[in-house]
Amino acid sequence: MSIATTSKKPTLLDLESLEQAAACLKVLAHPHRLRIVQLLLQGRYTVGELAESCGIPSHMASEHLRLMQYCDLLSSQRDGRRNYYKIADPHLESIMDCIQNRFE
Amino acid sequence: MSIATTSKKPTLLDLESLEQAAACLKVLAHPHRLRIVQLLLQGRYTVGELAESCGIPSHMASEHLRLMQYCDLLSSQRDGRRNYYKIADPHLESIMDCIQNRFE
DNA sequence: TTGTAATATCGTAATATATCGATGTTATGA
DNA sequence: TCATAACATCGATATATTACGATATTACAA
Repeated sequence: MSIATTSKKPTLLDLESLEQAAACLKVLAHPHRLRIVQLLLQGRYTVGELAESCGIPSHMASEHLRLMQYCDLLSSQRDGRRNYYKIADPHLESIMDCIQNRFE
Repeated sequence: MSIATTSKKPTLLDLESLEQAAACLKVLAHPHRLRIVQLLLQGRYTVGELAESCGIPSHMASEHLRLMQYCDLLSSQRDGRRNYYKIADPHLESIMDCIQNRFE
């Protein structure tokens, strides 16, 4: 556990960290991707299942999932023809909690 | 206080709320804007002060501030020629906490 | 009233992102 | 082996975002 984890008022993040954070938030900042994250917080799903829940073609879900996997928010596990995605970054839950508190 | 505030596992947000959330996150998803939010969580600042802290021309800070004010993240109060900005949305603090935990 | 400081807006060019149809890949079942 | 299901990638187009210089607005001070 880092020192900062226990500090109440951490020093400002450096520019590089802010750029990382911004890139990550930019990936999250899409209604279908937010929906996907909400679903995956409840369990793992295949590309097709997520696509249907979002009402989008599966090749678009695949693209959304690729973006989120690329910045380590999600991970996937192939099982035959199916590819199951799940949350990879444990911080996603608290971030989504904040977002839900703000917008519900 | 809404019912959902006390619920541990709220129902999924509807698409419209997700679109609002996405729009808001998109505004946050910029390194200079994140820096501005971090600074404003410590107190109010003028456009010029924020611009200098970010190392950007003041007319660009002005534009960033406009975007964040437009989606009710910030508010401003004019004092003579100076325009002081401050945090308007109390949820910003917890959201920034999450982000800092993730990226520090 | 004139000049200047502080902030805001505008036009535009460069870059990034979103979406879509078409095509490619891999695994399974007939 | 062959057809198909599930998923991924590609190429192109439309749209959005970013950053910048130039210009405008507002308030103050000389």
